[in-house]
Amino acid sequence: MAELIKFEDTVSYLLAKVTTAFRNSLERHMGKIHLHGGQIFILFELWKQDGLRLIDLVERVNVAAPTVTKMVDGLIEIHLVTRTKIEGDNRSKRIFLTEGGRVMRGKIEAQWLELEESCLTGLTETERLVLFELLGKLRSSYTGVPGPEED
Amino acid sequence: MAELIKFEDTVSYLLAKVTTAFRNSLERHMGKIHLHGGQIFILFELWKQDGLRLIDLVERVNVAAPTVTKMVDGLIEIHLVTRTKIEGDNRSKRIFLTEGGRVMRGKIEAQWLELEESCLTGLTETERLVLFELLGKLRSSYTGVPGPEED
DNA sequence: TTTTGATTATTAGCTTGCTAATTATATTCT
DNA sequence: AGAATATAATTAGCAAGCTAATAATCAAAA
Repeated sequence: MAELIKFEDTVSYLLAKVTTAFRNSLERHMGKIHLHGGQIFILFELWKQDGLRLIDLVERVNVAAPTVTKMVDGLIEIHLVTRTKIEGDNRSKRIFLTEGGRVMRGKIEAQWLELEESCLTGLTETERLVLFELLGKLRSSYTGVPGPEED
Repeated sequence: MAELIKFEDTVSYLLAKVTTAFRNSLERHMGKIHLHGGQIFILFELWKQDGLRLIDLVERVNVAAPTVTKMVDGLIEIHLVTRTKIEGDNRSKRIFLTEGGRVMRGKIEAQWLELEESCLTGLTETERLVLFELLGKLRSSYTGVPGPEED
C-alpha cells in the first residue's frame, strides 16, 4: 500500500492557511479606514509614480488587468484617484491621485504598521529578519504577471 | 516632515505578494486534475473523518460557513461528495465522500508534491525547515474561524 | 404549551483574484 | 491606401474569501 502524505507537514499547507488568514487580517485593518485590501497596492505604486496607465499598474502590481480595472473603479468611487484620457493615444488612460489619495497615505501607513506588528507578534527580531529573507526568496520564484497557460 | 514607510521592506508586503502568487500556483496545479484550490481542504478533512457536518468542516477548515457551502456545492457537482440529511436533526446534513472522492486522493497527492517542490525550489533543506517553523508560528497567531467584528 | 432563544445551513451581495472574449485604437506590412 | 496585426482597456463570468440577513429546526423557559 502506498504511503499517504501528511499534508499538514508541508510548507504548502501552512502557506495556504497563513495566506487566507493574512488576507483576512489585511482586509480588517484596511476596513477600519474604509479601504479594501487590494486597493492599497494600487496606491503604493501611484505614490511612487503618479499618472500611470492601467497597463503600467498591471506589471508593477503583478495582478491581471481586469483585476486592476476593478480596483481602480473602487478607488474612483471613493474619490482617491481619477482616470483621464491620454493625449496622443486614445487607447490608454492615465490614473492620477486626487488630493484625497495623497492625504490618505498617513492613515494607510498607520494601519500598515499595526498590521505588521499583529502578524509578527511572538517572533523575535532575528526570526523576523529570517522570515523576511525567506519570503523574499519565495516571491522571487513566482515572477511575472499571471496570464494564459503557456506550453 | 514625517518619515515615510518603505512598504516593500515590511514582512506584510512580502506576505501579500507571496499570498496571491501562491494561490495562483495552487489553482494552476489543482486545475490540472479539474479541481479548484479551495475544494482540496474540504477533502483533506473528509479523508481524516468522513461524514462531517457543514459546521464541523467550518471549524476544521477555518473558513466561513457560506464559503464552505459553496465549496461543497462544487464538490457535489463533480460527484466527489454527497450531502445527506441527518436522522434525528433536520437542521444538519452530513457530507460524505463518494468512491470517486476517495480515489481522488492519489492524484491530489501527486499534484501536492509538485506544488510543494515548485514553491520551495531555490531553498536549502535548512531553509525549508526554518520556513516551516516560522509559518507555523505565524499561523498560530491567527486562530479561529473568521466571524463578525468583536468589541 | 407557547414563546423565546439558540443552532444549522443557505442566500444575497461584496472584493479579490483569474481567464476568455470584446471593443477600440495604433501600427505595420503588402 | 487597405488589410492584418498588435496594443490598451473593459466586460462577462467563475471560485474563494468575507459579512449580513433568512429560513428552518430544535431546545429551553415562562
